[in-house]
This record gives sequence, C-alpha cells and structure tokens, in this order.
Amino acid sequence: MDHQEEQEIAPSNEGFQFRMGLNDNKAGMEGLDKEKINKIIMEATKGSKFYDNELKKDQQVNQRIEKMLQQKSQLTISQIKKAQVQVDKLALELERSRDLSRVIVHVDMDAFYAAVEMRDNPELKDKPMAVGSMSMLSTSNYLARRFGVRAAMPGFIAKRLCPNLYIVPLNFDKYRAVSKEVREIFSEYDPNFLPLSLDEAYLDITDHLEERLTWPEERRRFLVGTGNSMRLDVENSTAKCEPEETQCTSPELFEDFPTFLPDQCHDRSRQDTERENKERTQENVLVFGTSAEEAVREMRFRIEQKTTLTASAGIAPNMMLAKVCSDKNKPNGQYIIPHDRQAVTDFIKDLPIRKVPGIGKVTEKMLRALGITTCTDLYQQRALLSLLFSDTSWHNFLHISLGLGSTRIERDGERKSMSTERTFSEMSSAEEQYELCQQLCKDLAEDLNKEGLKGRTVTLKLKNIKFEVKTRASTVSYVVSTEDEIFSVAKEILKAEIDLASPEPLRLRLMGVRISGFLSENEKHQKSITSFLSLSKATKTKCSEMADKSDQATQAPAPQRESFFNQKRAARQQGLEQGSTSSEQNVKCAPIEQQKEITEVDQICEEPDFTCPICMMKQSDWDLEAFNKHIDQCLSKSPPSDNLQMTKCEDVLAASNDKAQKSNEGFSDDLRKDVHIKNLKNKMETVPPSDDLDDFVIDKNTMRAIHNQDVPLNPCKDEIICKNPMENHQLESDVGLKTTDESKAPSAPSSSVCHEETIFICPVCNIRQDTSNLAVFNRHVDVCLNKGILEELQEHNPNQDPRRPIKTDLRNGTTVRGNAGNRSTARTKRPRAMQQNPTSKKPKTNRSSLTIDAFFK
DNA sequence: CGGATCGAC
DNA sequence: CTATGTCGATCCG
Repeated sequence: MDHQEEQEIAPSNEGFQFRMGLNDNKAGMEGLDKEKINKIIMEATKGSKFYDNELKKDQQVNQRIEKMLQQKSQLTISQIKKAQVQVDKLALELERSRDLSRVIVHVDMDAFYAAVEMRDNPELKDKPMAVGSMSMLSTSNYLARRFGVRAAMPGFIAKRLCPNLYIVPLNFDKYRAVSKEVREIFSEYDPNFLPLSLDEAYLDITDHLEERLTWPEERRRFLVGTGNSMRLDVENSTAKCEPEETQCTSPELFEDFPTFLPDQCHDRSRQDTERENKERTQENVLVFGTSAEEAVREMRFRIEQKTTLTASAGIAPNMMLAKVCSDKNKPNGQYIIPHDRQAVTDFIKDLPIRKVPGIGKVTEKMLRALGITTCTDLYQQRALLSLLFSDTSWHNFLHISLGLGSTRIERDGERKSMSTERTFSEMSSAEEQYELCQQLCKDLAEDLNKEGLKGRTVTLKLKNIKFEVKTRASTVSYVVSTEDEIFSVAKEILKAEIDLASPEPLRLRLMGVRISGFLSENEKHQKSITSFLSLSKATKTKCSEMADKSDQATQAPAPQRESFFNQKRAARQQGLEQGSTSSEQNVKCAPIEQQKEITEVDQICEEPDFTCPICMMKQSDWDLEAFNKHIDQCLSKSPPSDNLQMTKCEDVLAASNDKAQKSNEGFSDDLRKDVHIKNLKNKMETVPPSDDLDDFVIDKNTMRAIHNQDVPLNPCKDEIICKNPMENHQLESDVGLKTTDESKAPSAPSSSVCHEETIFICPVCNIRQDTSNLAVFNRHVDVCLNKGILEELQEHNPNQDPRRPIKTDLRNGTTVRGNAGNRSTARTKRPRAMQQNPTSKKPKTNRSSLTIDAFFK
C-alpha cells in the first residue's frame, strides 16, 4: 500500500516485499518483472540511512511478534475455550444486529492526479509518468506502474526503474477544481456524501435508490459525449451535442481498459451485469436502470463525461465492504456485494486481511505470524485473538471477519489536532532550528486562526538524519493560538532537546509542530447546554457540585475526567484557596476562554478572576490575553513549587528527557565535527505520497473542507442509543458496587438530569424488562446470562431476519434497526453520557461494544 | 498526561 | 547525493 509496505524488509532477508499491482498481467507489454524491480530498488536503497532505520523498525516489529507468540504459547486450552464462549457470545450479538438495509458506495477516482495531468497534457498520454517530485511521488499512471513506479516512491528511485519516466509537479488547485466537479455529481446521489480525500468518497445511496424507482426513464437517460454529460430532460432532449466529440473524450489512461462508452462498455467484467447492460444504448443515448449497480454506473458515467476521468466504485451494505469492493475492479470498474448475508460471507471468505481498511503492514505481519492471512482465518482464530490483542483490536477483527462495518456515513467530528511539519536537508545549527521552529509556529498559528481554534498542548516533532523520530509534548494550563504563544512553548521544548544533545548539535532532517487539546465551539455549546440543565435542575445545588458535573459533561477543558493532570490541577487550586470552594477549572485555571460566552455555571460560581495562580498578583487592567502571557512568563521564571509542578514546562521536559535518555540514545549521540549549514529551502518538497493505486494526498485545505462541510452538523447524528442499563450493570461491577439488595441499588445516575425514561432491555435475551429498578434488572441479566450462554449459542439461527429490530430509540420511542454491527455506532451508550449531554457528539469511532465485552468477561 | 506506533491517504 | 505530510487512534507507561 504505502511506501513502507512495498519496502518492508522481510524478516528472513528475502528483501523487499513488493506488490505488483497490474504489472504482471500484460504479457509482452513494456515493463519490468517483479524480480528486476525488487533488485533495482534494493540497490538504490541498501546502505542508506533510511534503509537502516527501516531495518530497525522491522526488528521492533519482530520483537513484538515474538512476545506475542510467547504469550500464545502460555495459554491453556481451557483459557481458549472460555474465550471462545465469550467471543461467540459477542459474535452472536453482532450477527443478530447485522444491518443489510443500507446501500453504501465507495467511489475512487483512478490514478487521480496522474489522470488529471494526462488529460491536460496529451503528450503524456502514452508515456509512463508520475506526479510528484524527485524526492517523492504522489501517484503514477498505469503505464509507469508496469515499471514498478508507485505512489509514495521517491522520484529518483522511480527514475532508475523507468529512466523515461516523466515526473510532473503537483498542481493542487487543478485537482481541487476537478474534485469539486466530481463532488457535485456525488451530491446528487447522496447530498450527505462523505469525502475522504480529493478523489475518494463514501455515499449512502439508499434513499436515492428508493426515489429512483419512481423516476421516469427520462431522468435516467443521458447523452453520450457532450463535454458535460447532460441528463436528457424534456427540454434538452434535442440537445445539440456533436456526435463527433462523443468519441470518447476519455483519456487513454489505460490503453487496454476501455472507457465508459457504449460500444466498449464491458467492464472487464467480473460481474455479468456489467455486460448486459448496454444493449439499451441507442446511438449516443444511454439509459440506466434503477438498480444500485445501474445507479452507480450512471454516476461513474457522468463523472467521466464531465471530467474525462474514470472512477471505480464498490457497492456493499457497509463502508468497510464498499471500500474493499471499490478496489476489486479498478481501474474503471465497479463491484457489488448484494445485501444478502450469504453474499457477504462468500465475499469475505477468501479476502486477504490486508485488503481491509485498518489492517496495515504491521498488523498483517503479526497476524501472519499466527497463520492468519484471510478473513476466514481471522474468524477461526477469534478466540485466540481475543486473548492476544486489545479489546479494540479484536473487536475490530471480529467485525471484519463477520463482514461487518459502518452502515451509516458520518462526517468526522471536530478536529482534534492540527500540525505542520517540514523536511529539509540536514540542519544542525541551533539558531536555524529556532528560526525554523518559529516559522512553523507561525504557519500553524495562521492555520489555527483560520478555524478559530486554540489548544493547550503543543507537540514538537523532530526527526534526525538517521530517521529517528522523536516527539515531545507540553501541555499548558491555558490555550494558545498565536505564533508567539505557540513558539514560547515550542521553543522551550526545542531548547530542552538541544541542551540534552549538547555539546553535539541536533542534526535534523524534519521538524514539526502540532497543537491539540482544543477548546472548540461545540464545546462551548455543550457547556451552555449542560449548565442549563444543571441550573434548571437544582439551583440549590452547591456550586462545587455543579462545577463537577459541568466538568464531566463538557469533557473540557481537560478531556480526561479524572486524569492525573486534572487531579493535580484541582489540588493546586485548592491549595491556592482561590475564591469559593468551586474547583471550576475553566475560570481559574484556564481563563483563556476568550469568548464571552462564559457558561452560566461559571458566572454563577465566580466571576472571572485574573489573579495569577503562580505569583498571586492581580491586575485590574488585565485582559485575558495579557493575563495568559503573564502566566506564561511566570511559569517559565518562577522556581518550581509543589503546587505547580505539573504545569511547569521545565519539569515536564525534565521528566520526559530522562526517559528519552534511556530509550533514545541513538538519537543525538552521533559525534560530528563539521556543522553544515544549509539553505532551509533546499529540498523542502512537500509532496505527500499516495496509495499505490489511489492518490492519497489530502492537503490541509481539503482536510478543512471536509471538516467544515457545508452539511450542518447534526448534533444527534447517529445516536442510535439504547439506554440500556446493562451499562449500569457494568459500571457497578467495575467498582464493586453491585448489590443484590434492591434498596441499596444506586439510582440511575441519569435520573437527576436526564428527563427521559429509562428502558431496560436485557442484552442477553434481548427482551425488554418490565421494571424501572436497576437492581431488579441486573438480577435478571445475571440469571439470563448464567442460564444460557451455550444454550443460546445452539439456538442461534444464522438465518434469522437480519433486520430484526433489537434496539429501541428511547428518545422518540421509535424502533430502529439493530446496529451493533455498525462499528461506529454506539450501540450502548452510558446513561451517564446521555445525561451529561443529550446532544453530545459520539466519539468518532466506536467504543461501541466495549461495555458489552467487559460485560461478558 | 506523554511518547511511540500504526494506518490511511 | 536524494525516501512525505497530516491526522486520528491506540497502547503503554
């Protein structure tokens, strides 16, 4: 996939693994065979620092594998048997809630950047070419791929493989423009489509298909060959498009791969439907059917007509499968998995795990060490995997092996970090390094500003000339966003690193600055909601309690509820006996909230207080900014005090440096006498690589575009929530509160704030329990669980209606489809979370079944 | 929290 | 000579 994969050093010294893509299927074509390619690459690579580092990384992976195998060897049969029961229990649950009702499409432009460049420069059409630079390629055309020239390969190596290779520099504006055109088409099939990058998107066309059934044929009829394929609506059915041009304006991207024209429209067809379809074409009119395949074919046709570029697509009941499918008939093809359980399992059966998104080079290798290469293997070893991997990992594996994935397309939540980094030729002068650091901070500040973000954690990333990467972070008690603010933190980290290395200089090839720990708008929003709830609830509540609640609910400014950091900070504040008993941190500790919208809780608890927690000085004329600056200075000047340890940058650094010294000796111990000072700009190519088959680049603007999609964020977007008290059950067990005495049963924590009724659905028998008493319910679950794991497994009928509704959406009382199979859907949500924040955004990915699993354990 | 690592594009 | 950049997630300490 990525470069690393291709250059992976095999454990047994067999040299680079190499994926050939389409190289090997065209006998007699120009190109190189696998062995030659590998040989050339090896020659170009061996002995380089990069190669050494790859070897090292590879060995680390091997060690991990060894450790894992040793762990495996110590497992007993009974352990595995037990695990088997538990895993199958979950599998059963997942199977039961499999949702086949959605039609998800993954669309992927073929060799996007290269295709665009070829389109715009016909001279390139029949030549091997790549987009990128001498140091890094983003993508290559299919001709170049025959020579082993792939995305994420340095240009100079590509040149060795293919001396005639044309390398075209990136032209993002162009790609963006084309991307926009394509997205316009996407939006007609799913206005909520999810762009992944400039050339790739997920669509849920379920609704479109339903509507499409009612469409008259005219709406599915298209003219071939107008530069802009137009729908043959009544008014323009007499459209004056020149038949001449219709001669496939498609680029000859793939000589032997036909473009989408009536006469050659056989999709190299692994699927018959591809073939039959085009009898409907008469002259230069195409009519598409109403099926999913036809709709997608139509979409691809329109893309090609509009942009002269081809796309590939996958159609399946969930995102994971759709993505795998889109790769199957690439380029310029499509593949469908019908919404049929059997079809899914057939497809999954021999699927190599590496094809699955989320399974990368390392995971593949680890699993291979266990003899797992296909999804069938993955399923068979599920018990073992549950014992060797983390919960999240093996849950993921289980989903994959069952062919499950997200059935709902969601936009990502808010961004969690932002960064910028730069690669350059060796730099060892501290002065230059500070300068660069400042520049990075400046760039980052600009980006932050564009999105109005401010964060509390600054991370410095350094890569030395041996390719060793080191990151050092520092979290401060206030938010930073300007160049100066970021730099003041970053430079301290850099200083520490330079001091640590001295008298040797740092010999860097890359530096990056990242900021995270954002305090963002949504959060403010959440805050006001929760404070509203709290207030409406109990004005009599003591301030401190409310502050606590508010803190939990907003998850901010300190994301971890009970984190070490928070505790320290709370302690510190108490020690400072500032103002009231409130430990509300938002005001005291992070007065940084520059927005006026201080929450109501805040306001009630205390007024903004600009007393410096370090020197205790107070200035009436301080504004927030001045105040923050002051604290910053204070922190970097004042001697450490017990109370302040955790916020002191130096201390943090000292601690991390200790670690660094032990674990990272190699980083800076290289002794050099001569110091090269080079031009920073030298080789500061910023050429993101791309997938071997797909272009991958996401520039920052795109990322932002994705995050700021025009589509409004629906605060409740995927809350298919089962307010299932099983969660409570789980929580109690965790903290040992479980009680058999009903009277002692803790009332649901949500009772105070959440206005919704709690419905108890047993996770085992799936039957709603007619009680509102948690303890009663818990007893039922226990009984249910004990009486029948095996029994239930036997009863399990895999052919049951997968659409059987099993969850109840409590908020509106409607029944929703079971969705446990949806990896990113919170199938069970802690009531606490609900109560905290009814509109809270669900974490981007699935913690989904964590509780269930813990439950079963 | 901090740091390293993985995976994706 | 010459091997990316950005982001999210997770794991471990």
